Amino acid sequence: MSVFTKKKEDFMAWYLDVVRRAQIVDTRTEVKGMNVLLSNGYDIWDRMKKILDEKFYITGHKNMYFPLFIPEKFLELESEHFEGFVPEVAYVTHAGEKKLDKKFALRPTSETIMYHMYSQWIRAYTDMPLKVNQWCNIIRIDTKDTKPLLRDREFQWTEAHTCHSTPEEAVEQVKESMWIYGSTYDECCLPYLITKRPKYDTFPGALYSIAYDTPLPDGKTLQIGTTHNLDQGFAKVFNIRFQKEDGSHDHAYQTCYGLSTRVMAAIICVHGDDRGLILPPYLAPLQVIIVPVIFKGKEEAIDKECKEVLEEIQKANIRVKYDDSDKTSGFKFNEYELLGVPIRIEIGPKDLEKKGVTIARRDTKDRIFVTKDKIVETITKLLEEITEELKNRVKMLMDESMSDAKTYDELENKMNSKKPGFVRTNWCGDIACADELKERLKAEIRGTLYGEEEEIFGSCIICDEEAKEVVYISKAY
RNA sequence: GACCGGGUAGUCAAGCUUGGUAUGAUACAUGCUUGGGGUGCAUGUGAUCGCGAGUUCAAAUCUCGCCUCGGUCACCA
Repeated sequence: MSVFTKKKEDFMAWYLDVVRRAQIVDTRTEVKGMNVLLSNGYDIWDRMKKILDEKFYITGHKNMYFPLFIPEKFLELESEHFEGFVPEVAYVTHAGEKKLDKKFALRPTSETIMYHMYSQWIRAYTDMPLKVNQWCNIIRIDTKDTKPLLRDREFQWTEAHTCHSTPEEAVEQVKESMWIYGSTYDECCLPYLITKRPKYDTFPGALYSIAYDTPLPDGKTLQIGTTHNLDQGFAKVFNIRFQKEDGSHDHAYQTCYGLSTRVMAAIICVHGDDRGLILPPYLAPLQVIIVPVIFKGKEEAIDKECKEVLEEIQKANIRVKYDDSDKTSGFKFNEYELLGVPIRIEIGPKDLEKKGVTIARRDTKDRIFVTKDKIVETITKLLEEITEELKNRVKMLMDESMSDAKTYDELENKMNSKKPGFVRTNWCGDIACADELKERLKAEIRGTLYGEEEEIFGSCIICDEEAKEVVYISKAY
C-alpha cells in the first residue's frame, strides 16, 4: 500500500493525494478542470447544502433555478461586468453542424439572466425584498492551472441575488449574508478573515465586495466566499425599476453572494492530517462508524452486539453506520480515518467481555472504553468535544497566520518565509503599489478589515508615501 | 499564453538508449486462512503499449505529425 505524502513535507502533493485516496473527486475525465464529484465528496457538499438551505429558509430566501445558457447580449449590457468575464466564458455556437445565429454563453455567474427576469417581476416596492438563491454549476475557463475543488473550470456553488427598495436595506442584506456564511464557516470549524476588497479587485459592476479568506496551513490564503453590494449598477442596466410608496420611481438596490465547493477544499486543507480527512462533526455526513473486531467463533455474538449498538445510536439521531463487510478491522480503521469520520466504535471480544465498547476519536486518536449504558451519552459529548478541539486548532492557525509589518523589508521577509499568512500593513491606495507588490512578492492586497476602521501605523509599505488605509496582504490560491 | 515533463491492465511503475511474442506490484474474482491498526497462501481475470502515418522481415522501442494529461510561470474579475 502506497504511503501518504506528508502534509508538512509537500502540502499540495498531500492535498491531491488525500482528495484522490479518500475518493472525494475523480479527475480522470480527460477534460481539464471538469471532474467527477464522487459520492464521498458529494455527501459533504450535500450536508453543506442542508446547512445553508436552513439559513436561507429562515432568512426568507426562495430557491429557484435559472438557465445555463445566457444570451451573449445580456453579458454585454453591463460592459464592466462583461469585460471582467470575457477571457473565461465558454460559448455554445453550434447546434450539431449548424452554426447558431446567436451564440450562448455558458453561465460564468448568473447576474445577467436573473436580473433580466427580475425586471419583469418587480413593479413596486411591495415586490421587495426579493431574495433568491440558486444551487447550480458554473463554468469559467479562466486558467490552465486547475486543482480539484480549489480551482476548477466547472464547479457547484450557491449564488443568492437580492433586490431592495433602499440602499440601507441592501447594506443590511450584506450583513445578513455575512451571518449566513460566517455561521456556516463556524459550524465547519473554519477560520476566516472578512475584508472589503480594494477598489481594483471589486466584482465587475459592483459598488464594493466583501470577501472571506481562510488561512491554509502552508501559509497561503484561500477565498471561500464573497458578498457584493451591487447598488443600482445592474438595476439601471437591466431596468429593474419600481414604484415607491410616494408614487415616485427608483431602481432596485441589489446584493449578491456566492460560495462554492471550494469550501470543501478549505475544510480538507485546514483540518486534515497524514491519515486523511478530519471532518467537523456538524458537517460530517457520517458521524460514527461501528467496526466489528471479529475473532473466529465469536462472529455472531459480535455482529449481534454491533447491531444493538447501531440501533441505539440511530435512535439518538446521530448519523451512524455499521460496517459488516469482509474487510479486516485494521483495514476499516484506516479507511474511515481516511474519510474523516469523527468517531469510531470498535466492538471485539474484549469489549463483549467487559460489557462495553471502545471509542476512538479521529482528531486526537484517543481511545477510551465505555460501558454499554454510556455509549450515546459519551459520543454526544465527544462530538461536542471534537468540535471544540477543531475550533481551538483553528484559532491557533489563525493567530499564527496574523502579523504586522511596518517596512517593506519586514513584509518581504514574511512573504518569503515558510508561512506568510496575513500580514497587516499600511497602503497609500495607489494601484501602482498593489501591482508592484504582486510583481515583486507575488502577494496580494486582500483588503481592509470589514466594519472596522483600523488606525494607520506607518507609511505605505511600497512607496513610503502617506498611507490611506490598513490592509491585509497574503499569498493566495 | 511561455517553458518543461509525461501517456504501457482499474491504479502505480519496469522495459525504450542497443527493435525480436508484455514485466512486476497493487487492485479485482474464487477458495482456504486470518482478524484489537491496511492478514497470509493458492488459483484466476485483466494491456489493440494515447492516436495516425513512416522506416523495417519485425516497432512499446526509431522518425514525423496530432491528441491529451501533469508541472512551473503568467492569468484568476
